[in-house]
Amino acid sequence: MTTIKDISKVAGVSVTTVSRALNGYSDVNEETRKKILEIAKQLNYSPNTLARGLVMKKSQTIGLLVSGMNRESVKDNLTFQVLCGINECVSVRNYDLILFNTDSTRQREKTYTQLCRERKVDGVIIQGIKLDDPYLKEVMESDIPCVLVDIPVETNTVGYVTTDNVLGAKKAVEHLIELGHQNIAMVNGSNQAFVSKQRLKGYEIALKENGIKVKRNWIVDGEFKEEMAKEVVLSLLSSTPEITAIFCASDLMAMGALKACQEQGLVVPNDISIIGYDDILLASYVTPSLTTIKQDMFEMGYEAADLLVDMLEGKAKKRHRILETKLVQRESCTRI
Amino acid sequence: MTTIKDISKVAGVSVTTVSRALNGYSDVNEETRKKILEIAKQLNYSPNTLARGLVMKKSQTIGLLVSGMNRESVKDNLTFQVLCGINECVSVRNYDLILFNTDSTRQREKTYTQLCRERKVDGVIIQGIKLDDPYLKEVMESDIPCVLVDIPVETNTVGYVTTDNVLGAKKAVEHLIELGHQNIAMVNGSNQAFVSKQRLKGYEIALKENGIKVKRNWIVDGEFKEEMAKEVVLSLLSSTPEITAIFCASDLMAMGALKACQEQGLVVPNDISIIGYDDILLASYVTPSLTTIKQDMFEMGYEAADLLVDMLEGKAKKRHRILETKLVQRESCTRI
DNA sequence: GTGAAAGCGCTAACAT
DNA sequence: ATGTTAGCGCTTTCAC
Repeated sequence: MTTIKDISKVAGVSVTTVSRALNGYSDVNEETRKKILEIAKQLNYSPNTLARGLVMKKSQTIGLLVSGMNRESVKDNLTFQVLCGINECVSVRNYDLILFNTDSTRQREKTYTQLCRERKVDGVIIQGIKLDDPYLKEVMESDIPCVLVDIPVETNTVGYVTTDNVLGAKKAVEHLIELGHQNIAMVNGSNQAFVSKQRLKGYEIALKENGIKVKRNWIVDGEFKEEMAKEVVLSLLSSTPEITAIFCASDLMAMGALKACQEQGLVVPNDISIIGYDDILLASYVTPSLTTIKQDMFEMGYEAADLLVDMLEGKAKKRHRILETKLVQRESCTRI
Repeated sequence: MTTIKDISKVAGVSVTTVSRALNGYSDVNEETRKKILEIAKQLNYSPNTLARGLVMKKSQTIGLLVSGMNRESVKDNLTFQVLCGINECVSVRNYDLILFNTDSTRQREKTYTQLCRERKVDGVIIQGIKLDDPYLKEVMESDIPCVLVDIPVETNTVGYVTTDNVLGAKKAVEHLIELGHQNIAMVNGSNQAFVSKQRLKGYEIALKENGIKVKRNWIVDGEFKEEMAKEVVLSLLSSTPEITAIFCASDLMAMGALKACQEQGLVVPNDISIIGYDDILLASYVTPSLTTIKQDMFEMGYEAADLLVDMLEGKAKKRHRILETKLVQRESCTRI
């Protein structure tokens, strides 16, 4: 393995000069620089990032803490899309990505801070974390620059990227109301998820603004799972047959709701309208295809990485970015 | 940041002893070890992996070279599944993962070997690479331990994980033959993809073994893309209306074929049978749902990582692993 | 414009 | 069982 020492020998200069030349410092003779660059190329030199990181105390590396990379999480590739976005941005801005695992059997063996310090990552992006996750507390207390996806925490070192979930949910419910619906139920996700709280808020606002009373027992929890959503919708349908539309806090749950309706012999959208959230890939493939609120997860990832690097480089004016959502009309909703 | 030096001071021993104690060497007094461990905990010590990597010349890190992490690759989450599998295994076996980007704008700025050497990765997993990719040649010439997903290259330092694609394709075509089909076309992927060559072989073998003649003009190329497959199937249908079944080398292309048939007013499977390959998530959601050859990409990733770590630790008996495929019968094929 | 020297945090001979 | 010492490859004062 070639080192700067090797280069310095061949070039007949000191390692200092080699280092400076290679790093583009100005105080080095153009002749010398040229020669050094030449030799480095010939010797097929690549810098040792470990050594550099050791002395500079930073590694040009961003840590990635992702939950939802297990065998079960195949159905919604939201996580993957976020990953792709991060990957794209990070490579443009010349960082590498190191993947920390959070949901294996070895989980929680190391704390968040340990993970980061050991690897000397410059910053971290966290995705798929719940509000009650112990990591979250650590994040807020630590001084490691960090960007959260879909959790609005802002401190001196922590920022976040999210969509306007209140507005998104509001759009969904307003769409149903415009179609003439008044009896609108909601299948929410986890009550420990930030987005759930927000979407519930949007649901309530939309109803109130339109003079419709919010009924507590029309709001059920599907844990963001297809099967669970199916269950709760089944019981919802039997207990409150007067509902004509359901707003689901995720497409996956909307698919569960779809199944529940079909099982009850209800035709969607003729008998009952269903609107989802996310616009996952499957949304356009299920029958009937799902009307939904689209969020661009690729962009979410991209912006998260972009914000973090901005923060690292002291270019971030504000430490949060809010992305837009969009109503996508398909077949699962109709005028009453 | 606490270092072993800090610990050594507090404990009143040398850094060597601290190092040895922390790394579980046997030649250290139990009393001393206990005290050191205690102090390390109190001081909230975490080791600096950069420093360790620098001296040990290895980093307990596995590099990941993935193509297909861009905005377009959202439809088949095969890549993601492989990633999840790798991630799972790697964390069990106590390595971290570093993600190298290969298809950004900055692509090819650095060579494969540079990427690896700079980061001092112990080994690499490569996924989604084509046979004519310049990286591949480099891999074979380099001495960095490497496992390839779906490319059968084996050297002293390179191994691979794949499925038996010949057998898989054979299963698919035999299934069609059993259903009474004789006029079976094939939509293949890229001729620079290893799996394509194999699947073509399986197709030909199945036909020959059943006394059916292989017709060159019944074999078309869809570039593994849905749109492209639709195009070529459209022209196939008009030029050779006698075909009763199509074997597609991927589910995505099978979906394209499906669309082509529908556009031509053909009912699948009544008028024509279609069988895919992969068993992607969408396969069970399109209408009609796709009969296909399932490969378990999560396992593929898991085994790739497992094999690599075995190689790194000198435990690998053989440097390749072949996984099984399975026929999944759904609605897109029927008896003639 | 260039070099000598120190040091980042750690491991590993080689003593003792 | 423990300490001394050197050194991994790099950057960075400080001096010339």
